[in-house]
This record gives sequence, C-alpha cells and structure tokens, in this order.
Amino acid sequence: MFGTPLLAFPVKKTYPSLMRQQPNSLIQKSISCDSCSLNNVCIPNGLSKDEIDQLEMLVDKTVKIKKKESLYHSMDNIDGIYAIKSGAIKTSISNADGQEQVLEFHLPGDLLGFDAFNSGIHSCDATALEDTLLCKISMNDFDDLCSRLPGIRKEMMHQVGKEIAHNQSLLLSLGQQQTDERLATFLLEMSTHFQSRGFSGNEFVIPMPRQDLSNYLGMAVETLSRIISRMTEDGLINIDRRLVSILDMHRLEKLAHSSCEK
Amino acid sequence: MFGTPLLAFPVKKTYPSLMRQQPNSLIQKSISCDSCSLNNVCIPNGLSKDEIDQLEMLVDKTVKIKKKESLYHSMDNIDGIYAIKSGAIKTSISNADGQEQVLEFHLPGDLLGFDAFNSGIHSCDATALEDTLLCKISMNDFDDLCSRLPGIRKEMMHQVGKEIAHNQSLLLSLGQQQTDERLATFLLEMSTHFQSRGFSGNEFVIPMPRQDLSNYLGMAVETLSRIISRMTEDGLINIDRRLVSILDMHRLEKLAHSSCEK
DNA sequence: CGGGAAATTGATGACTTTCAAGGTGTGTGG
DNA sequence: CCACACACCTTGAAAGTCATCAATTTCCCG
Repeated sequence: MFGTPLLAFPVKKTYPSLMRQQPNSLIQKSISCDSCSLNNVCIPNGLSKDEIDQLEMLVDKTVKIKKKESLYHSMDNIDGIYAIKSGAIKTSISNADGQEQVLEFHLPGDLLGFDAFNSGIHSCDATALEDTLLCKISMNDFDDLCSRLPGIRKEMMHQVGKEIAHNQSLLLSLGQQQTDERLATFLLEMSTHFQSRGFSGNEFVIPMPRQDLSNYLGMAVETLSRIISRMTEDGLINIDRRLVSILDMHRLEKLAHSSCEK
Repeated sequence: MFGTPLLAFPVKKTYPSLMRQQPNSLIQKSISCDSCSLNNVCIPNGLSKDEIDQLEMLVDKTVKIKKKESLYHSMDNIDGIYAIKSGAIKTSISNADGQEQVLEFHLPGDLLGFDAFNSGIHSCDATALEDTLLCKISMNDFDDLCSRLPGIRKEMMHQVGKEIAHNQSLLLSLGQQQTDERLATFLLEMSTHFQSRGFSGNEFVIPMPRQDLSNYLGMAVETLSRIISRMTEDGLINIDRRLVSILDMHRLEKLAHSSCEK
C-alpha cells in the first residue's frame, strides 16, 4: 500500500519527548478501521460492527499528498470525504485579491470535505502542511451509506456542526480578542485536542509554520513571533520551533478568557 | 392574528424614500405561503404546490417578539425553525467573560434556527433588533417533513451551507481587512441582499444600531462612526442614521477588495 | 417636553503593522 | 559528510491604525 509511511511528526533527536507524546502508532499501513487507533474520532465512531464493515469496503486507504500540495480547491466538485491518518492539512479561503484566510487546521483523525456537503462544491482550499496520508470515501459511496445507515448520517451532521462551531469561536476570537489572547485561546484548543486524543496536553507539536498560524489568528508573523517571545519570558509557555510546552495552564486560561486583570 | 402588524422599517417622514424602497407588502396578516412575497427566499422555494400545502399546515404564523427580546439562547434546546416575516434578528455568541460577537443579521425572508440542526441545541443567541414577526415550524414537524419531502431536506442543507459560507467570509473580513474595508464589504453585502430581493441596491435601510454593527465588524463604535464620516466626506456613501445611500459603487467595491491602490 | 440612549467628534495613547536586518535551522548537492 | 543556499523565525525601529476616555450633540421614547 504505502511504500515507507511518512511520519506525521518527524521524531528527531532535538525533540526527544515526541516519541512519547505522539507515538507513530497513528501511522500504520492499511490496518482495518476496526483496529485503527483513530476510530473513536473518525467516522466509525458510534457505528455498529456491521456498519463499520460496510463502510470499510468502500474506503480507499491509499491517498497521500505531499507537503504544500492541495487535496482540493475552492470551486472544485466534491470528490469524496477524507480522514487524515497522519500529517496535517489547512483549509483556507481567498478573496478576489488573493488575500488568504486560514480557516482551520486538520490533524490526524479529523474528517475533511464537509465544506461541500450541501452544494457539492468546495468552498475552501485544502492544503497539506506536511506529507499527509488519508483515507477516502467517494461522494457517491458516502451518499449511499448516508441513505442506508442512520449512524453515518448522524456523524455527518455532527461533523458539519463541529465546523460551524469552530468557525463561530474563531470569529469570537478574531473579533473581540487581542493578539495575545488569541494565541492563548489557540494554544488551549490545541492542548484540549491532544489531551482528548490521549496525548499530553502540556507538551505537543503543532504542524503549522508561523506564517499559517499568524494568518489564522489574523495578525502579522512578526506580531506572533513577538507574542511568543513575551509569553515565553513571562513563563507562560515555551515554544521551540513547533514544540509547544505549556508551563502555566492557569494563567494561560485567564489570558484566553481575556477579561481578568492580567 | 396579529393585532396591528408592526412595521419592519418604520416609514417616517424623515425617510421619504423608504416607502418606495421597502414597501410594507412584506408585512401582512397571515397570508398563505403560496402568496407570500417572501416565498422565493423562504422554505417554499423550490417546493411543489403539494409540498407547500403540507408545509403550510404545520406553520405557526403568529410568532412575534419585541425589540431586544430573545428568540432563543445558546444552550437552549431547539424549539423550531423560524422564518422572519418582518423585523430583524441578530445572532451572536459570547464567551465566559461575557464578550459578545455578533455573527449574522437576519432580515425578512431569512430562516433561523439552523445553528442547532445537528445537536438539537442552539449554539448562539438570537435577539430581535426591532419588533419582529415570524413564522415557525416545530422541530418535530420539521423533522417529519424532512423525512417525507426531499425538497425540504435539500433546502435545509442549503441553509446550513449558507450559514457556513457567511461565517467564512466574515472570517476573511475580520482576519485580513482593515476597518474601512470591512465596512465596505458589509455595505456591498447588504446592497446585494436588497437588490436580490427586488429593492434598491443603492439605497436601503439597515436595521441594526452602530453598536451591533461595530461589534459584528470587530471594531469600536467610535471607529465605525469615524469611518462612516470619512467615507461620507469622500463621497462614497451617505448614511443618515439607518438609511444607507451608496454613491460610488465602483470605488466601494475597490475598497472592499482592499488591494487596489486606494 | 425632558431624560436618556445613541451617535459623533476630539485628544491621547496603546497596540499592531511594516520595513529592515540578522539569526537559525533545514535540505540538497557536491 | 560538509557547505551553501534558502526558508523560517526573531528582533528592532518607526509609522500607522485603532481603542479608549471624555465631551458634546442628536434623536428617540415615554
């Protein structure tokens, strides 16, 4: 299937802790959905054994794209629904002038493609932040499953709802928070995300470069860099390249909620 | 049914043009969906005569809320789907500290309540900007219709998709545009909205106070006020209270797209 | 008609961006 | 395996944008 599976988060000697934090058990050759370590966050979540079997027959587990390549573009017809096995993908939109806004970062276990669920046409671009492996189910098959399996239909609704909720909270952040509060909010979200998947919520690796993160947070790269430096000086966090360590969760939460006297 | 129907946009002698721009034909006593002037933007859009009849039997056309009252709150169980006959409603979310972000302004013909479509629980607050009349269909009945009439199901998907698209474009605006560009973008959206409903795209009344608009656009009220003054001086627009006149559509579009040398 | 909310305007300062330069790490090719 | 080029990140200085505080005006509602 895959030649040599590419690592989601390259484990190097400079990041000794990663081996523990994000084991590459995520990145295996085409194992069955039933035994995939991500099945509790992926489509199979909540499905019966029988339903999973029906799903699995239709899944193409060999999709891969390289860093900086696109999975799909805005205005493309929807090809299928994807699940990320390893790697990371950003979705973004652009206006007529080419200004880009990153909408969301998708990590292993996340589903992708629901931005086209209603019209059949994608509303955003999906670009790989690193070499990425995915599972795919064609739109036809997915439609078919939806009509036959209520569990799948429900899961689709759930995914769309998640996307709406995410956009809403990002709007709140961009519209009402200061730059440092936005970063704090983002870090806490990432922390929660990793923790909910069994990893450390205090130390994790983020897959995106400063450029993409600053865009997502609606600020200049330099501003992001300065905030990181300041928060590091203040002992709130430590960020070495992509490795984030949260040193004072409590103060970070206060900052994210933004009102409390800082 | 309704005592004296409340006017969506009070027509006063200070706004002589409104009578032409936004006739109160929108605001009638319980007429049938079939003959409602909003049926081409409301649920009936695209439904067969028979389907509309089935729908109509289930619609409560007597819902009204007063200015500043809430239709529903975040965390409420969904009660039903609403269509605005007259008036205006804002949806917003708040964080733990009570900071609010306005997400969208809903005008006559718009549907409301889809923020709860997946979980059955509302993710945002819906508050009337003025006295508002609505049609309502209970969630049970709506579910039932969805299962029986594919047209309704499709319409629901369409509505949810619209909401996602709206949030995405607002994110782009908040994340990447300057304050004046954001206002220009908003005005153009309103212009398009009114034009698509048969009203003037150059002169229209917006239903929200400066406070809500500035919040929506992620800026201080004073900033909004200053931008309005500057754009008025520059001859781009004229805004008298809630009455917006677009004087130079072309330059406004250039501003909204934000790159072109201004 | 009066009280109060809503909107505007000015002055000031904080925050953020921009432009510029320098540093650090990575990947590739010799 | 090393060196170099390049991309990524950080830092500084200056300028610009926007928020805040305060005062005033306008308008709306009772």
